[in-house]
Amino acid sequence: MRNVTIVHVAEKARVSVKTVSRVVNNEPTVTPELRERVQAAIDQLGYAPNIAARRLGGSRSFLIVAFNDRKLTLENWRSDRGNNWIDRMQYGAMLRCDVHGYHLLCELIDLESDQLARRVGHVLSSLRPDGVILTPPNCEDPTVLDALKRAQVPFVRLGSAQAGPGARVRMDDQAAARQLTEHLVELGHRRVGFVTGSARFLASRDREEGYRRALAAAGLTVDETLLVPGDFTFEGGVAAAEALLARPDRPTAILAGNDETALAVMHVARRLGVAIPDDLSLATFDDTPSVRLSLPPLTTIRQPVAEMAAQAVDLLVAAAAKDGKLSRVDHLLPFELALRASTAPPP
Amino acid sequence: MRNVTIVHVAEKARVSVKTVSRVVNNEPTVTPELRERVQAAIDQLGYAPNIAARRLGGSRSFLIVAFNDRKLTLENWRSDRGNNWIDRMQYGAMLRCDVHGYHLLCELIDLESDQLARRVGHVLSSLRPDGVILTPPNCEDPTVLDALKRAQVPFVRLGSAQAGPGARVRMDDQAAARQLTEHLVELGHRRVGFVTGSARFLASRDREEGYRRALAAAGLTVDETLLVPGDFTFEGGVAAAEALLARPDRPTAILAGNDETALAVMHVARRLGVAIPDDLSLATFDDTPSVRLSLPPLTTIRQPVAEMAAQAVDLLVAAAAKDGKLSRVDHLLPFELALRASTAPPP
DNA sequence: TTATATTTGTCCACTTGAGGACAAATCGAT
DNA sequence: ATCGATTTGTCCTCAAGTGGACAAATATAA
Repeated sequence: MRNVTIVHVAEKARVSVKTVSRVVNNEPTVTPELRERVQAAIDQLGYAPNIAARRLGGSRSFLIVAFNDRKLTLENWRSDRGNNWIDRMQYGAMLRCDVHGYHLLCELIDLESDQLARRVGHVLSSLRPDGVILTPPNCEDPTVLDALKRAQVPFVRLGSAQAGPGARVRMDDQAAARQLTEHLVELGHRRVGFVTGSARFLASRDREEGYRRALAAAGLTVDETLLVPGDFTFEGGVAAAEALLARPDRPTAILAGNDETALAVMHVARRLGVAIPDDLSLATFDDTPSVRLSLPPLTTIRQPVAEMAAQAVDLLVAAAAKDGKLSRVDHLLPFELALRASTAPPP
Repeated sequence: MRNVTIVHVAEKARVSVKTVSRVVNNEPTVTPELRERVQAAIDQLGYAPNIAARRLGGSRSFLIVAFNDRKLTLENWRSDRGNNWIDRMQYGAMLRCDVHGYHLLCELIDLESDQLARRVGHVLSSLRPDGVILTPPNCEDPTVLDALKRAQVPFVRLGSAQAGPGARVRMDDQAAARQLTEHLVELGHRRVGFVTGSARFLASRDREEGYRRALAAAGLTVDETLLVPGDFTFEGGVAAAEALLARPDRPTAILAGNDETALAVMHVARRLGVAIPDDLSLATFDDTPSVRLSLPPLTTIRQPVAEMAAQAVDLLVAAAAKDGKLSRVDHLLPFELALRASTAPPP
């Protein structure tokens, strides 16, 4: 099959190449009849503009690159601990790219490689994408961010709790924690413990603030001794859970900083003979497969990762269509509360 | 930062553009000294050839497209039943693409869409990739295969048990079944049941053949009544398991056609009070997360998906480097036997 | 009818490399 | 020094579009 080019379309529709280009690029100065005629020719020939030529001649490449972390990608299917972040991001981004006539290129990078800057630079320089999407933990890596700035390519950081360059799309951690806490309060819990996340992550502070506000809104005073610092690891979670559950006045519900922490709490609870949810309600953040499959499955907050990626694509495409400049926005998206068997009224 | 082009490199290395091109494309007629000088200039400038220009002028695009099934992708992270095929494929393909200086583009397609042929055609026509990778179930879809043939793009079908056009890379199902069966025989089992897979899939036949050969090799005669047809569904597995486990001379071990079937066998065994692995050993194929997390975790065959994808990339790149023609090969790859707690000596 | 606005076409430059033909330079061996 | 082989350079075309300037054609309004 010979390659169908814009010239063939022009001949078939009996218009100039320029007009076909105008139709393809949705320029407004084309009458509906002509547009229709050209579109018909395009459809009949199955024409799709060559992206390489478009990139070379024009100012857009119709490509978006997503940089994913190599290790995380591997863990995603090797262990059961992955939270499917990357899959969900990709899914959302791909669907949206499709709508815009864009294509998504996924590239793995290794944050620990000494070739990191070079690798990122090469990818950008050879593909010249219209935009880049960064997933955690890449979105906070200074080397990566620096390479992107140098290449002057617009980028969106997904799910990053840190302020910084580029646009940002994430969920509202504070509101999530608040809603989770409210759920427990509504069930009748009055003593709600909180194994906080690592203080290094800003999201942890947001979550703590949400927890406090929910209690305050319910007219409950915050018992500071029920706030135990965790660090997102299983070990940290175990220590924190022991501190909370060994008390004679132990809480009737616990909020865990993340799923890993929650699994640690479950572990300790089982050891101490504390039944979930009969003796203790447990809620957490992230919704990894592990907490869907655990016994009981855990009530948790699900991040709208696919939706976040879709918005990122929209932002980048809009910027490319305009002047290639991406305004420094910070989108907050609503999350989803997954109610499962781990939360119930207090004993 | 100005775009670095081949001209800049040529100037810096004080050679002609042609020579830089020769170095970049690894042509043999360049002396080592000169090659080194050019490479130094490339490194210092951080030059990477513009892929669009390369595509337009030359005969290669340095792009490989992977068509994944939309539904499967979604299920992969929505439910826990996904077998991570797509993730593993992508990981293996990406790493290999990186080595060859290629880039991987993942595209979702919907086999049930009436726009399927058009969509595939558009992607191929606008990207003009050097090759395509198909994952199940796309690799057996006639519409997709037809569109690929029309575009005359080389493609590799991964994990397809069906003969057909294009190259094929898969695992040896027969050897896998054989090894799984041998494992059970070595544990001392003499009565090994087999809930076969759906007869519509050639892989099922291969697996059955492997099972027979293993028994024959061990000097055991095959009891045909221990071969019960399954259909890869949970319901089919339940019926088959009931047939096998209700017998007074029930087998001491069961081979399940796939993980879904295995979970069904577990379900029935638990209901009947048959303990695994004490009363019954259970082994299966696919290694989905579900069977890693089940109680007990199941002995299973893990397909070398990442490795398969890597080989697919190698094949496509080699074809592109040569004449763009892909020989119709059929690679069989070794699999991995994951021994877990579900198999033990007979009671 | 003329003036004005809008749509469409013409023409050309430009993008960044590949690839081929062939000349020029360099090298080594006789 | 001469021949032949190898390496490097010159020069040109080509890929398939975009984008801009501007002219021509057409439609609309005064």
